[in-house]
Amino acid sequence: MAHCILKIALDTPLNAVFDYRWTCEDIDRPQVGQFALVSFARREMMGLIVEIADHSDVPADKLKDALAVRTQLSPVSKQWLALAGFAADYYQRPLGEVALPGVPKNVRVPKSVPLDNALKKLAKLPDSHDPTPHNMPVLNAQQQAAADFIGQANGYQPVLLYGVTGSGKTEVYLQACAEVLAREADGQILIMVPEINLTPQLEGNIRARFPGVMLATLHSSLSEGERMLHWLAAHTGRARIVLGTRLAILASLPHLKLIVIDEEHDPSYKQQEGLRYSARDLAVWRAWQLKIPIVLGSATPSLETWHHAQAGRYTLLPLRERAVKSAVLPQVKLIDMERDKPRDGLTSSLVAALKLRMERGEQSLLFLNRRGYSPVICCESCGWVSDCKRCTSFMVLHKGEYKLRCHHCSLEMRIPRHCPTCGNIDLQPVGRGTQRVEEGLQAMFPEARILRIDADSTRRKGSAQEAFDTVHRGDVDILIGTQMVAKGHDFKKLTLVGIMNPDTALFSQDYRASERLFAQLMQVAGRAGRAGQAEGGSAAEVLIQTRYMQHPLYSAVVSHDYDRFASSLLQERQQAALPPYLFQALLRAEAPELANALAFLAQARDCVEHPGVTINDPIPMSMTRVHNVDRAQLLVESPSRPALQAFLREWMHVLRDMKTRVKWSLEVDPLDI
DNA sequence: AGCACGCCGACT
DNA sequence: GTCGGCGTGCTC
Repeated sequence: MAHCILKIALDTPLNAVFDYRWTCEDIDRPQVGQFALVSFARREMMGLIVEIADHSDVPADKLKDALAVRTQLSPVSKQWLALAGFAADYYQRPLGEVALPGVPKNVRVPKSVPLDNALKKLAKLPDSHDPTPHNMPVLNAQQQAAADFIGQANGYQPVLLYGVTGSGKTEVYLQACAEVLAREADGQILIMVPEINLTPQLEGNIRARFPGVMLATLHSSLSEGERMLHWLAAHTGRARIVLGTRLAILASLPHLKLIVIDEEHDPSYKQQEGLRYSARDLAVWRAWQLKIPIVLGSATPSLETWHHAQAGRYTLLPLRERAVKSAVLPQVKLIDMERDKPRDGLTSSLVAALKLRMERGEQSLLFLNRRGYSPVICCESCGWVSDCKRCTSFMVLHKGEYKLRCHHCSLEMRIPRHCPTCGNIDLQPVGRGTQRVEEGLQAMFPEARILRIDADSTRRKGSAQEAFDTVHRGDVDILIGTQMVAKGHDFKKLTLVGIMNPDTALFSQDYRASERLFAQLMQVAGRAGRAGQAEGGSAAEVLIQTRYMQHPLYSAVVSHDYDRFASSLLQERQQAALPPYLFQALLRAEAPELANALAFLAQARDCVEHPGVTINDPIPMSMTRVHNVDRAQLLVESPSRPALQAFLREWMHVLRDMKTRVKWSLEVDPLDI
């Protein structure tokens, strides 16, 4: 018996791979890319073999034997390891922290029984390999040309599929999928969506279109058993189509031939904790690495993607014809809140429009991106406001539960009967959330069936689906909702969308706010009347309440002109030297005392040379305190991505060795600054 | 990150 | 006399 050294990546913050001894015949050595169980710091962990060597530099008395190798699983591919390696390097995280968390928990447990059982179960599933699409609709010329371009693309080919809601992007994806499935004997396709729960119909559409191939879904609300089975289906190549959320970008897909990213501009492709990766960016890298086409679909592309398309790095395929002939674009109108003063948050024009829909038996949607009753309450005699004791924020009034709640740390308290500082019993709600609008509407329209959909009204599992079903059945006259209602669902009987208070985003500190607002307005506008006039309904109308009638963002929304708006935003970004013309990274620090966090950042700023890179001053985050912890940040910028990357590599090296009690983390390409 | 070791305050 | 606070150090 000979022995070899397995170099193993483990899910630990330590930036290293670890050596273990393994004894076996030379012919049945484990393979790079297989999983191995090891004892690490007195506990058992599953690791990934990233290299096999004949000897180790680690002193022999420290070396341990690996406990087991999962030989029943084929290794992940070299390309997959390279993807994990790239992500680890780019986002400055240990390889194990990138490679292992996506692997199902039941693959990572010490016992191999769950894995063996799942493999057996997968083997028993019926084997069908018929990629023939069923019920393929006839596409219009533009759709067909786009689908053919993607389906027949050779090598790395990034495509921006640009078309408004109703232009038939989904059909283009499915047609392109059909072409790839037919051409590539065991080719796999990855389709990514922002949130799978909000697009249940897409999964159904894919299954109905391709009944002869296996589809696996990957998203965070799978049970452990499902996650295991679906992950294995992808890893073994059995699943020909994988439909998933951002975490699916790290799935093992040995025969990947096409990637589709629907709604590519959606912020949920960015992970906002832990390894803060952009699934969209990693997908583009993965397509480049594998030399395969990738489709980025959107009605309102991110400026990054738009910029690439303008520069010719991505092929722009616009869908300008309406796929459903009867579906007309909704008519967007602005309501001047300076002239038509709102009562209970609603202008008389909006109220009249609601009334008209009630009379016609049609549905209306009111969009307000703020849940709760009112965002704050205050005392009119002494000026007391309901701020959170643990955060730099207000406690939100939730009237139904008779509580004040902080939306950042979840602290709750009963609504005070009188002012805590002066005793005044007249505490006033300030501002308006969905609950308050619901209350006002019910008083205004006592007969109306009003339904509120937000994170509070749908906390129970399955209740969101129930609520949406109620709307689809037509048992609701007025729907009021937060951004939860903006995505995915087509409401056939809905002919009015009212946007209550979009102006706050116009003058935000965040330079991405207007880009996001535009996308959100287009998206929520798209909820209305997609079946359109052919069914005897009236044209859908979108009413936006604003105090800034002249704002170019609103003129662009009214004329459905994203092209011009995006181009002018890009010009501003270029002049102001902002992304995508500049690359950024953010060092965050948190500590019980703000001064400590700031001091750490100041030290970090001065500890290395930084040619070609600008390091700004440490500043407290705009919401400084959350849950009794103060947070500050340091922004690092460079017009050159390689220069920034080189700097970060060296910087992190120094920072990791720096002794500090401050908790810190790095984010590359941050979205919120 | 865990997890253990280790040395000082309030309880049965 | 012990339980347990979290400071410090280590993980092939």
